[in-house]
Amino acid sequence: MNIFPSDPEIISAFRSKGFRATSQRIAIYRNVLMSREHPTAQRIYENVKKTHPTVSLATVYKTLSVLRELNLIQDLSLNQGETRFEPNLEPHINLFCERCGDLRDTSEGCLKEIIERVVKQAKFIPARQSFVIYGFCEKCSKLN
Amino acid sequence: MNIFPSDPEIISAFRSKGFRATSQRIAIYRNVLMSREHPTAQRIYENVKKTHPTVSLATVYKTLSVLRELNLIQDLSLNQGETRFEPNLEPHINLFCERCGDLRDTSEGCLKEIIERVVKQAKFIPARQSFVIYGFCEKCSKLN
DNA sequence: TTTTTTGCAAATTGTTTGCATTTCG
DNA sequence: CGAAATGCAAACAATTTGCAAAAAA
Repeated sequence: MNIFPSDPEIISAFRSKGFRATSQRIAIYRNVLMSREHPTAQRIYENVKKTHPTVSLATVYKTLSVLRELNLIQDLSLNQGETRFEPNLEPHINLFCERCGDLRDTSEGCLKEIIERVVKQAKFIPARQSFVIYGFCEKCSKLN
Repeated sequence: MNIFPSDPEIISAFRSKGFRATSQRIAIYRNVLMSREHPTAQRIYENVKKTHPTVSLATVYKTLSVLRELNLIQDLSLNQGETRFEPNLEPHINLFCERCGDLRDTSEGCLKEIIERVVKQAKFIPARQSFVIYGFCEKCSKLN
């Protein structure tokens, strides 16, 4: 399910809607794609800086906004002020550990049907969704 | 399902964990309970000010934090910087209209089972969850 | 009367904006 | 070359904090 797009594919994704494919943008998108940790903007900034030392946090935010507009990523606002970014737009459940901050995807087959049923009944036009379970991950629940 | 607690019940809820039951706190909790709109902190502040003209936004935030600690409410961080508060802690789906801001609860029977299955498999200890579908409500989807 | 809470203002955090300079196409 | 994006710094918005005065138990 996660076959990473090649550079040319990323470049045409940007250009398809009139955005330029700068090396910063490619690096930022690639970083969100490859990190399974659902990074924050700050974290993406730190990671990208390793290869693009002059990149600014403002560019990271602007690029994340472009990627959202292109429907390539979505953001998850977790209670606690943390915003995390993920490239997985399919209905799925995220498990968020409130102790260590780990945020993990789970695959869950029947969410799609539930969503369809609910929006149909409410005559709601869905664009995307987020399902987060807060608690403690296996590791952290063993401590203490 | 939504039988509102009486004042004495609210008062003992606060006192049960050593918090004082001030009139501001009661008014704030009552406001979250009665608003079906899932208000923001700012909105709660405006509402409560009608009966408690001297209340401050800081007190609203502090009280919301106490209520969360008492497990009487939870907050929903919607992408977009908006934080909304709701007293419904049961697993359910929220429909958020990105045009008018309407946020509505839906009842959905089988969420509980899905959550149980997922957390069991991941050995995750769940505390609470949020499931939000973003899109356009019936009214707004008809405009334009 | 003791301890907690309030309400004000200042501080903090995450994010956005304006603009001159640089880069892409 | 011309339009769009970068990177800096300043601006913003939502939330939190510190503390003297007020209220609850």
